[in-house]
Amino acid sequence: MTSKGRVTIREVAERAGVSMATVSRVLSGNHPVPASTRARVLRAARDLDYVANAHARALVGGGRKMVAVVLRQVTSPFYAQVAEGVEAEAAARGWLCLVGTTGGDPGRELEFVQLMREEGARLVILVGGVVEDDAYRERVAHYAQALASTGARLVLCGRPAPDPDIPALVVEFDNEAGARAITGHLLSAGHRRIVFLGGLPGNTALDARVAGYRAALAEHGLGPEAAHVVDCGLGRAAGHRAMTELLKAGGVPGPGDTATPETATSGTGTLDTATRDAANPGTATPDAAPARFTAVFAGDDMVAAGALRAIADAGLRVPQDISVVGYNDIPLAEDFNPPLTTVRTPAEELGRAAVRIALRDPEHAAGAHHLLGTHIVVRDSVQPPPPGREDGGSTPV
Amino acid sequence: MTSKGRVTIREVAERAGVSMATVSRVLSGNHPVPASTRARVLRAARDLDYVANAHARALVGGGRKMVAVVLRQVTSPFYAQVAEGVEAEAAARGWLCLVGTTGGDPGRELEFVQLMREEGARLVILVGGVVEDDAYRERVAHYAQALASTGARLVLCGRPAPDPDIPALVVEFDNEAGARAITGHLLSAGHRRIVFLGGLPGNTALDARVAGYRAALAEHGLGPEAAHVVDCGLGRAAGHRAMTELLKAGGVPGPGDTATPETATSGTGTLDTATRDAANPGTATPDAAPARFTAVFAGDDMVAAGALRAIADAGLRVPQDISVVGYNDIPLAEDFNPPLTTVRTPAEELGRAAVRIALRDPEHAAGAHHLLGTHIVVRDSVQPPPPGREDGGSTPV
DNA sequence: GTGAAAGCGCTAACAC
DNA sequence: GTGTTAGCGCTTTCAC
Repeated sequence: MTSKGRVTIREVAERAGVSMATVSRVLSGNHPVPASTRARVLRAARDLDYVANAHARALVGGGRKMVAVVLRQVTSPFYAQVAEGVEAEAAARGWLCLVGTTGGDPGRELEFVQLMREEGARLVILVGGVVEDDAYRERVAHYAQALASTGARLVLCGRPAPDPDIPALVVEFDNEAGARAITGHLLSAGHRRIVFLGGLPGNTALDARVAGYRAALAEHGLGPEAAHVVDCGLGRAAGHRAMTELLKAGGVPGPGDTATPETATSGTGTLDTATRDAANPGTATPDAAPARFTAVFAGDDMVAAGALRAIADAGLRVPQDISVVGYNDIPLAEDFNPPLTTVRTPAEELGRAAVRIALRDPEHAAGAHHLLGTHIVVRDSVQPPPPGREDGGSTPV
Repeated sequence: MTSKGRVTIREVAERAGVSMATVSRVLSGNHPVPASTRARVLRAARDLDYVANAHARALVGGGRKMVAVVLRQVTSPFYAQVAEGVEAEAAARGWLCLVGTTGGDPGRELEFVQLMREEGARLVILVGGVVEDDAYRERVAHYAQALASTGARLVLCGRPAPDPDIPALVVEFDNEAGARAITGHLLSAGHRRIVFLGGLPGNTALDARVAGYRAALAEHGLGPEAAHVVDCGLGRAAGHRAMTELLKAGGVPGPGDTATPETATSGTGTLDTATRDAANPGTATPDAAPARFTAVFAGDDMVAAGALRAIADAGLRVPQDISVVGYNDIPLAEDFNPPLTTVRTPAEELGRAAVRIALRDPEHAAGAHHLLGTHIVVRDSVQPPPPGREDGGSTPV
């Protein structure tokens, strides 16, 4: 208290009139100690407001069990839920949970993983889709190997293992199945012209959703030219921007074709989105008005939020004029206008599962791949397409 | 690599053919070392994939600068933003940020603060309103004193300091001013019967908002009987439940009084909300139908989300039949139906400010009290009350 | 410029 | 039962 710096075990020992070893034994509680001495020591510790030095403890072996979660950002509702799941499961087991954010920068990710190695984290959980290039594979292989060499484990949530032999556990949602199901929902409602908004070429999660979307289209007997994916990336702003451009380009007619698209000024502004058409992939032609569409499949709920706003701004109604679905079922998706039909990915469970599986049987876990199921939640943003537009009016505007 | 456990400085020294001290000097970079040896050491470290042991380093003095944020939960958009602000500001200064959640349990809060003391956090930031009772005051006084005794600092975000002499910095929003402003906005639109939904007696943040609400009412010449606060607490579910009960109790008539309230069944179900009426405080009478109201001031945006849904479920429209405002302006508030008029509390800035101020001048900061401003953001959930109901139709239904 | 040695606070053998 | 002692991996005087 009065002394400078932290109270140490030595001071407690002096006050209690015992040796440091005895104090340690009492505090750890792993060694039989007579009640009388025990009480004296505890009393002294409390009087001095003693707290153990976690670093000294860690140094000598009994370090705190710590799990680190690495996210792009905490303000994303989806990521926040995953983090909460990890936190909850870790706390339940008496582990400490550390959250790090990267803002999507691989450099910061690497830095953080390094940090966690220094801090002695036993479990490092990397969350979120990524573009899977050689740099990524190399980076992750290094993490896994480095972590494994000191007995720590790596788990990949929603991103692929670079190599099945790498000592990493992967836990993710079946994005393709979820996307196929929700696309099927749209198709069953009668929609034939559905655009996928929010592609991010190379990103494994989005690519899987696009694949599911394409598969559903094919299952319903539609040719590959029926697919339209707008690679605008994720986020509310991206969704809003891309949807606005799409509407401006005449992608969808207003009620009774009242929404006249500006013919000459299409492609105005800084349009960093590209329309990937299955018929001619690679030739991104943002200026070419896509065929009319009656429904939008947003890459995630935030994109859907932006799209919804853009549609409303254009004077169109959802779902009467155009149907919209999202992905993830974030907590506020039911408060959108209209309440959003989307696919529920149990994010918190993803986080819980990650730590549960990794901690269950460490040895067996390495290299394992767990797929979590998803399901559609139907709300009010889907309706059959307006009469006369079932086929989307495939003639250009 | 091949050896068991972590690579230590000793192995690097051996490989580089120098002493441990030299390796340390090169790695710390605080001591002049010839380029040649330097290179050899660096090379050896890289070859071995050496990472320093943060605990050993911390033990000897040069511990990593670490800030800990303690929140109720990360999935709350508001708290997530605060955390992001703290994280960002900390990262910018090379500090490590650790996020802990308590679920609102004081026990877990105490546990976590203890943990942070053990880990040697230099800055502990407690976020969010609390009920300010003696237990709270004692607890926080202890945190502050304990942290201060080892040179660490405590900052309180959105909660009061138990005592001006306690070595804690407090940074918060001016809740009363914000509430007064938004209530004034409602009053200016012509509303006279406004209910405050989401009181939480004892909670400092909510109490301040209620105070602001009352002050605005008084400023507009309304007597204290004009205030109606429903103490349902925060959260979407609470808002939904309380609003549903309010509507059922005949608090607001439908368009042309079409919404017939169930007269006999009012007060059904488990109603843990209590209506605090300024005229007779303390006598919570949930069964007594409050006077009709034309507007709702929700304690925060999540409560507003629940209220909005309840209103829609009752077949009423916002803002035509009833106006609603929220608090905090969470990222998705503009996607509500209708887009929500609310008061913007720059949450991320709160987090940033907390670390910035605490780190700026440590000595001067202790005991300081910083108030951050807020402002109204007007969207579409407010409109003058329906004709003929400007005074709320003070006769009971 | 570089090495040897003394701890940081704690736990875990080993004594007694 | 309890005290003594030897480190855990690192930084940092203090010599050379």
